[in-house]
Amino acid sequence: MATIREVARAAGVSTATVSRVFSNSPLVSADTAERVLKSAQQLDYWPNSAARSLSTHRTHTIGIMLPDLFGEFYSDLMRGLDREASLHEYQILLSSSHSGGSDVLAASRAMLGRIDGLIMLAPDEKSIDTVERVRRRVPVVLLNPRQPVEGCHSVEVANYDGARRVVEYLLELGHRDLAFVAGPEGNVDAEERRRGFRESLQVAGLDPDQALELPGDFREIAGVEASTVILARHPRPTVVFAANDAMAIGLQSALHRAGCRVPQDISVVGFDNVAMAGYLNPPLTTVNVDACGLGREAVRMMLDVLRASEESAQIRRVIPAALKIRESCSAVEALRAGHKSNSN
Amino acid sequence: MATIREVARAAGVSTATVSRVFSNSPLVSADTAERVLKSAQQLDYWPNSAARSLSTHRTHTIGIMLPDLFGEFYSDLMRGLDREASLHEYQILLSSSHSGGSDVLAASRAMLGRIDGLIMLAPDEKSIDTVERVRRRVPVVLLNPRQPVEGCHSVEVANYDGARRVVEYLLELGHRDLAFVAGPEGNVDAEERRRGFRESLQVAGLDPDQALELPGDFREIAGVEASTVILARHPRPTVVFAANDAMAIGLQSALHRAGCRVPQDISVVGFDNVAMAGYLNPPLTTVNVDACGLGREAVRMMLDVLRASEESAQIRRVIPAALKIRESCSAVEALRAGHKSNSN
DNA sequence: TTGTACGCGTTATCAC
DNA sequence: GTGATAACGCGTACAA
Repeated sequence: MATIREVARAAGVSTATVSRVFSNSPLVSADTAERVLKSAQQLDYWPNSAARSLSTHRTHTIGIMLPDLFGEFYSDLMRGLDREASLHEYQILLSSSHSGGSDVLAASRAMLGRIDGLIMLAPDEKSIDTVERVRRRVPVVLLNPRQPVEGCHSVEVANYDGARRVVEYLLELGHRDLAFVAGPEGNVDAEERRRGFRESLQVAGLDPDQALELPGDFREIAGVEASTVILARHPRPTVVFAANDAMAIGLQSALHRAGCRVPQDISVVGFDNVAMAGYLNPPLTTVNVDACGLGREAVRMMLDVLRASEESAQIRRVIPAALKIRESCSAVEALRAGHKSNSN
Repeated sequence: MATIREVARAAGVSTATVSRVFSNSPLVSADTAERVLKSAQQLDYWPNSAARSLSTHRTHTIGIMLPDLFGEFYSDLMRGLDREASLHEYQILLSSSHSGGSDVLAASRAMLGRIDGLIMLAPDEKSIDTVERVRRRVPVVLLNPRQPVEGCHSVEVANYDGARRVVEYLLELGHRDLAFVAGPEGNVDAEERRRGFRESLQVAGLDPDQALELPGDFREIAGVEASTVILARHPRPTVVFAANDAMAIGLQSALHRAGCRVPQDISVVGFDNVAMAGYLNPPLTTVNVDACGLGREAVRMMLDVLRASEESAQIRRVIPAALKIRESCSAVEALRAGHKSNSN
């Protein structure tokens, strides 16, 4: 409520001096500083950040733009972004839940003048020109971009690699008849994981089109639904690779209910390594995705850009995705033996 | 980059007119509007929000201040806040991961001038005077406050009620020897749930101090650790009430590993009803906490306050917490029978 | 070391 | 309908 002028008058100094005090400028004597601080406290004064940033062209705020995500990936990502930002005393202006397209443009325009840079997740094709427009005003860091954008740095999760590692592992275990539960269409992570799945089969001399591929949306229920198809299938696939852990969990639960044992009767793999994955029964073999690290890196990259005086070359950083082997997959021979004793 | 002045010059009008066009004022003729819009597009102009809010005293932004939370509660809460905010075209200025105390004061000061109102979670005692200070400048809505604060509305989860319902249900099932895995100290939700647990026992004529109470921190591993104590205990409690689902999950997993069946040998209850709770083995009986609804209500309340011309009476809204009965609890007689046949 | 005065980009109040 | 111009609250050359 009180402005810098009132404080200045109360302390018997100029507004410039008050401003200096609140910017920790060394160009002010100790006792004037004290006097100013005292008046400020009495008036319950604190600088208005909006006015400040209008004048300095600095907001100390990073804009974050996300699509509508659910579950642990979202919270881990946000935690990474948030922690690193507040560690450096930056604030976060968040705009998620947008559906892409003109939405994104409007939202980023509303951020204009209120952010120093923008971190953005998964622009679909339509969002790309929005990105390029935003990029003319503030630096942009892309998360898991579908394709590189001129002048934007990016941080990515090695979805494709992770999926390839899963399939290689399964092939080593002797599996040849794999099923895949896909993620939502249009989702980059989902598509990259699917691509990894298919190309690994191809490389191994198997026909990806022969593999059973079920639709999914990254939610538990999709795994449940997939289970009925899988159980009905003859011959039954020896392993199911779910494009994320949530679906793997739904799947495992449904298989268990149907009396189908994991991994004795069928193997299951997930993707993400959510906190609960290790506590399932059996503990889930999956791919570790460091969503928190993804966010952290994005913020670091942004801060580097903001600190840098000149524009640096486009940087692309990849967060590795390592296989996390637990107990939900068995070798196919063990599985066959299990089948026999089961159908006995 | 281009300012309102440049657009005005290019279009041959005054800045006032440009401003009117971008505020959708009816006081401007169709063809001047068109001319302005064309010039704006050519110059790639868009109003600077910081300058705008300096002048209007409106930011169209809600500040959100959270402690360092983990897991699904956080992501659900954020989703609720975010969705409702963007539904009304409000942005969110987020500052979480703070540890309380002077931190909170600094963070809220940094928001000053950039938010229309502040939604804040779980101020500890120390944060209270910060809240009261912020409250003089912008409206404040409290989430799960430890105690009401003069002039602040609040939205709360019925933690206490939920815990009481759990215990009442367990008593009905015949349980008399209950164990409790607590949440982190200083956490309001944790404390309210614990209070509900203890008072329910008291009301039923049981001594709360006789009940086994184990420490926890809301993470899966705490449930695992609790399991060893519980399994070693003689006589063994017939049911374990974990203060949240994550710990219940760790607990159930560890019990299973130890060869202890749920609910035949021991019953388990959680709190939160996370997405996975229904897919556990056995599906977890828990309390449904609508974190998303909590966030939604908080934003609605804030928007109401912002729309209202006068200050309304202090409103306190409670989000109910309903028991969600699944399969992880059995009647104590069944349990005894199970024990016998087990130790046979 | 301190003060004066202008600029940051916009809206709001008048007058025309 | 439209245009000057004074706020809005602060930072910062420049002068003193």
